[in-house]
Amino acid sequence: MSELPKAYDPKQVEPHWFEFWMKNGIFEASADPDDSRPPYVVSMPPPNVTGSLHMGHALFGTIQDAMCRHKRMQGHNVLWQPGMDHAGIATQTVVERQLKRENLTRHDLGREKFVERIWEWKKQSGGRIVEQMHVLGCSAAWQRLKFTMDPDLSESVTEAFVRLFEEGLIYRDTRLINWDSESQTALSDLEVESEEVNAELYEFAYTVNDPGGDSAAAELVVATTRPETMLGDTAVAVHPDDERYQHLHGKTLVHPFLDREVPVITDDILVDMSFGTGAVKVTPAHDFNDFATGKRHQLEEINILNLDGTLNENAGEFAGQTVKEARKSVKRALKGKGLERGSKPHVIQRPKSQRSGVVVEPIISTQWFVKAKPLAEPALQAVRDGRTEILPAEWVKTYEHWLTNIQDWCISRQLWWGHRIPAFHCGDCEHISVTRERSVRKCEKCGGGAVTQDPDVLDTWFSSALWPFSTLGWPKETVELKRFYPSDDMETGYDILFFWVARMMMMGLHFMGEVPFKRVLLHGLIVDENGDKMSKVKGNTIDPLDLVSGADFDTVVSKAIPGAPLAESLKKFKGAYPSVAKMGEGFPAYGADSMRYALCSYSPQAKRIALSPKRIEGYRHFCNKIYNAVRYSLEYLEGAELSAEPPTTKMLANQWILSRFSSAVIASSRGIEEFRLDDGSRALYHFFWDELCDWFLELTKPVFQNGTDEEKAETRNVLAHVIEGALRALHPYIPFITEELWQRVPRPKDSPITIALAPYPTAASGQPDESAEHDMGLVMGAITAARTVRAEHQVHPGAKLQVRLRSNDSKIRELLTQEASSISRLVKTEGPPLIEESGGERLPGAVLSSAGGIEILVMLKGHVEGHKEAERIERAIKKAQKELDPLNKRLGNKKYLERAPAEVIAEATGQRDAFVKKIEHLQEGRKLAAELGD
RNA sequence: GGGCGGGUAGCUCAGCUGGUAGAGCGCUGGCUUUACACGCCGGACGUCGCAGGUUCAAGUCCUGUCCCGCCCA
Repeated sequence: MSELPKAYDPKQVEPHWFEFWMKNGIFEASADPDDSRPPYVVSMPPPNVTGSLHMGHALFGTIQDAMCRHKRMQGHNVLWQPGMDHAGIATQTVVERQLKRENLTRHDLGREKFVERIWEWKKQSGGRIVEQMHVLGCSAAWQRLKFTMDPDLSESVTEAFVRLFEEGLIYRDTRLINWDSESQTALSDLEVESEEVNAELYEFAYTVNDPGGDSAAAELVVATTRPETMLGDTAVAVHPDDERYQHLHGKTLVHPFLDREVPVITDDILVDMSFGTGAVKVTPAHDFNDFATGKRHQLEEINILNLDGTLNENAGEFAGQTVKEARKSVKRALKGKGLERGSKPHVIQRPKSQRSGVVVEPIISTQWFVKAKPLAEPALQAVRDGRTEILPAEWVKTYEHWLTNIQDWCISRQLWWGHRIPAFHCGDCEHISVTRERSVRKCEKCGGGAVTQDPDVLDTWFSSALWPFSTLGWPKETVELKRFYPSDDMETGYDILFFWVARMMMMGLHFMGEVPFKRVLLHGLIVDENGDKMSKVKGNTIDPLDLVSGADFDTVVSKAIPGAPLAESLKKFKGAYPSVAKMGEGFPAYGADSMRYALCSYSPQAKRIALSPKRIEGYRHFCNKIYNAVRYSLEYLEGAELSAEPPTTKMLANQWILSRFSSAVIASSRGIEEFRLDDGSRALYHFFWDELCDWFLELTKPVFQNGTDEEKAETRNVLAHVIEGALRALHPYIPFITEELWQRVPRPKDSPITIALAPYPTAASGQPDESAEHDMGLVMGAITAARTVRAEHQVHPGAKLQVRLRSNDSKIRELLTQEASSISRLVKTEGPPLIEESGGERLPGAVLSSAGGIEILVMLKGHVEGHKEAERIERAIKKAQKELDPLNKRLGNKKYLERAPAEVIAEATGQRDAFVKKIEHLQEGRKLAAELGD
């Protein structure tokens, strides 16, 4: 009857719905003042304009979409603000690489032309990621898409900079900073990663000027992991209490290569007597600890590096060499002079640029800084007093620790792509004016005309920090700003808690006087099945779109490691995903829904999300299950009457499923609201599959086939109600398949054109009913017990058997009588089961089982041998006894009976009685087994 | 060195304010039972890292300890 194909194919369904939603504008937030719906606002973390979709995007896209769809269905005016980040260094690098292929550098083009070129690139291939997010079904307000370099957002950046400068919170200073010699720019502390490497601790000697008579005192041996920095040494420090070096206090040393004396100083902060030789060379211009030491002792700071990472003229004969080369040649030269004193292996933390990967060199340079402490304080306070809540809560400590120990933020970058710093330098009087004006002709101080704009641009994260309000039009007082600030939830990966979240908190509080969001929700990092972070180096990246649309492994792997031999890459890839190893030629098209459900199913407190394609496959099966459940239902739903309220019911199965539906919906909503989408999705999965499909749908079959008209009508209405409601409940997680099916099933009269705007089910969409759940539990228990007997005796599933059910409780007998046709159907009985009082006649050839106080007799004569049944009984008794023993032990404990709460004792007592009864029944079964014969 | 998180079924993980362990996958027995083999009906599998302690009762609280990961110095 149904024209639907037998198996669900996401490819046939997913592509066209997104267009439908967009066309009908259902994702757009309303700024209309007459719209009284409460707003719900989430700012999407803006992906890099250079990026293409990776699993991290898929993860936040899914989570945030589920939250937004849920709220939209609950009647909120949802603004999910999408955007893109200009990603300073990353983008500049991409275009520079293109130029390189044309044998050009950005300097050949000049700044203006180069920036133009980047815009051109952006127009053509930037932001592909936005379309990719459509494939996932992300219901953001795409009409409001923002880019950090848009004119209005650039204005926000200038405004923020000028205000902070005027307030003394932005300043310019010359100090030691982190220098990326590849990208040729300063970096903030956060952009420097340290990696552990095996290096050497190299020792060499400085000779002492005028040592006096003692020849052993003629030299001072220092240890270092960076020998080349000795060219910038301006002191050697020893501990003031160090006995070994008392005689050297106040002396100077001879620099072996440069015409300079190096003083011996004493410093108990820098020097650890037990480390190395206890003497530390001090290079104030190239080491953070040494820099501080230099300040304490007024040491000269000698810069030995050019900005491109080569040594400058201060390095004397070594000038022009790279750091790497200089390290070798300095060592060689020291050896030549007989000053080398040995080396041993040493593990060091080497600073590395997060962007270019090169070793970061500390150098002294003039840069712009944000004074962090005054901004951090309110951000700390807001979390402490609960105006912003961080989930999972264990991140609060990390947040506090960072903000408490925060350093000033270096925000200037020596790049061409980004927001240019609104500062103008006067060539005549050196005055710097910071202004909102785009250009300045005359110096505001001396009136001179030699004014040039600061060449530097701002750290990308500076503009991102303004995101929750810059996207709404700030500093203009727009309707949007009033309506949608502060936002509700900020959902992102924990790895940018400092980079982004904390800075948004600081800026939001500072400029808006209010927290930028009420909750911070942090998810984990997606890793491979071995727990390794996804990276091109490891070759374990997966393009989410390959999971959605399917891809052969050659394609998958060529993306994971571009340019490498396929066989080798494939080996790496399969090593990273053992479950994939058996998957044949590639990924089938799982569909966006399946991937989304899988991504929702991971707990947010897991720091690592070990993505397994196998798991996605499991959820594709779930989608197929949903599809087929609807396919089945459609045959019987014609003429169903639906409304928001559940139908009135007399039949147990109907009451039961409505009750279960209530619980499932409550759990789903709570899960989404509490940032436990794993709980929410699991509840619905379990409801739909284990309860709705495995039991309820099966129970509708006998009704639709043999029920009275009245029974059929009631069952039809309940089925229609629950199916339609379940689709709505599932929609936030799996938008495509639910829309597709929802459009086919009967719906309440005044339903909207899309499920995305239909109301999310509530507890009242079902009908909580404890008594129905209890009764149904008894019936299900009896059915399962009977089925177990059949299966254990390997009775053919098609064979019909006589069954008797016995109970001393007249109410239970009544229940069983009432449900006889259900039981008959699900157990496959021959005729209806006979319902009797316990202790009736012994039935030769019957097997006895027990559940919930009901004795279940299954007539097996002719189907089974007696010794098999005897074995089964012994197994069952043993198992029951194993459960009974600890209960007996507990209930025999006087103290337990005295101190445990009454309901706990009652429960235990109940359990014990049930097991005792069960064992009695089983023992009775022994006798019956004997009569089965062999 | 400091901080945080984790060690639960073969694998990946869930388990809230203590009441005596769950899911998916995998494994396994039987099934073309007219929605679904992307399926159905059954089954097996854990002394919850280790050692103490608190408690009538401890994956759950406390202390110590060993491993693993991440972050910050």
